[in-house]
Amino acid sequence: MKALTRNVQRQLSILAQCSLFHDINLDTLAAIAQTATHRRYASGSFIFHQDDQASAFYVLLEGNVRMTQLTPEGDQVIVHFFIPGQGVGIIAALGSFNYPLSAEAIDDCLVLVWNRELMMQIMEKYPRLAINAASMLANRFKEMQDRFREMATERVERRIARTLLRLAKQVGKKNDQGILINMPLSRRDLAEMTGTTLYTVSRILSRWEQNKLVKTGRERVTICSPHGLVIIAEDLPPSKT
Amino acid sequence: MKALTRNVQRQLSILAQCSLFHDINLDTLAAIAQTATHRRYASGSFIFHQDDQASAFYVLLEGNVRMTQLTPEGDQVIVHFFIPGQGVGIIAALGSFNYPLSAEAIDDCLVLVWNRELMMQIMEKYPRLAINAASMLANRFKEMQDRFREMATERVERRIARTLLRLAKQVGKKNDQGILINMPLSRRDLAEMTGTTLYTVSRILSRWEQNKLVKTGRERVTICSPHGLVIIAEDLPPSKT
DNA sequence: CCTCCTGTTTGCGCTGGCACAAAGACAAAT
DNA sequence: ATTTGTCTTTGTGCCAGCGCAAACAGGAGG
Repeated sequence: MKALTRNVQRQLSILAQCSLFHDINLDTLAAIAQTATHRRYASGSFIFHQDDQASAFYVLLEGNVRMTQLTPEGDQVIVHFFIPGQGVGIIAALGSFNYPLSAEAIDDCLVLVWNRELMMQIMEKYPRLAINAASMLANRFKEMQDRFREMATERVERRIARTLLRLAKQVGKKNDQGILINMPLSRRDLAEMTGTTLYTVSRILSRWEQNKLVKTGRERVTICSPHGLVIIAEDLPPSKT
Repeated sequence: MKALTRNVQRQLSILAQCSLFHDINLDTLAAIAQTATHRRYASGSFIFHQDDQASAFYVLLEGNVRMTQLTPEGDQVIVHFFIPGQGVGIIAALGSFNYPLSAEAIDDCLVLVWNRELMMQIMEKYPRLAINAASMLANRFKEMQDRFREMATERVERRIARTLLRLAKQVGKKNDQGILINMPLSRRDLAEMTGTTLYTVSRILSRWEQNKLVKTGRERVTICSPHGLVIIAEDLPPSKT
């Protein structure tokens, strides 16, 4: 029983950090959390599939989730990575359309789940929550817009550099080599994130490896010179060192 | 006085159709509307500029607004067109960051303006409004995501076809020639919407004009064969007619 | 009427990045 | 140890679309 309580406390502290629950007092938060159910997803399993009806509202507590979208032609695009504390599927739930993409657990994940209607009622009761949801959405919207602009105006190499830097910020882990991007990340994944082909990604990473900017392995990337990548990402003149 | 009242009534009816105020009863709506101020913008003037602090919340009553974003390198991207009834700048206001883009009146426009803090208070009082804002945002997010995927996977010709069809749905006006896109729309505008160059747009439109799919003039496009464009946009096999 | 300004067309050369193919490398399974 | 499957690298050919330049067109304003 003690252990359970400690667990609950830990979860509450994660939730409190989650921007969805920003400025919501702990008692209210605990009440809201009690209305949710827990669910675990094994690595590789899907939380929901593209075109499913959006009927639930998820908050990720542990693990990483990848959002992918499949086009009618069969091309896949990776739209977003989630880390703990973020809300998954809230856009479709709020917009009340079917999920436009699939959410896949790339680690073992623990999530909190609310039924969609239930969450709507909670929001009516605690407007702060709705405002927070809107402002989370606004932030993700801005990020999406930036990526759109990148895609429209920048060449592949810069987009890959930017993507790696973004990932490093999210899930980077320092070690003696540099910053390891701490998740399985194949050339194909990178290609699907940046709108290019795995061939081009492979070539560019090889070139970077020769220039000592990165170290790569099977589904692993370590950034050795973040500064060098920033120079590419921002298209600065190469320094003379 | 009578005239004014009629005006107010007309505005209320526009607001009532606006999805931000969906499911809000008329009395409440009138109360909310009273807290706003009106403002007019002449064609070509800016409602706000990129990097301004987001301090207001706009709803467009009349006219069209174009959102543009300027990259550090000086490339311009057109992100969105607004038509009456839509909320302008609400994303930055909700996310409480500076406007990431500029909003330009391309006609003479009439807008309602709320101060940001005021709107936050109103939302605390009428949670339905916050939920609506979130769900509007969700819808625009989905649209942005679709455009992102297009940009990542589709070639220029399809993107232009899609963009024209989208515009036709928003501001299309039937006439004897076909569907006129009823706003000034240069080749450069189309290029900045689809992430290509005005040269490529010009070439593709010329080809389409030869094939009787469209009629073009200076800053004008009329779609003569929507079906033909759909075939290009969806990459269907060309019909044998 | 001419002039200026902005938008449009078109030719031409060039190249970034795609497509396909083939082979090597590593991990897990048997 | 071998197989099998996935991930990665690399070579080659090729073309969609870019960049530039030059000419043309139509509207606004003198």
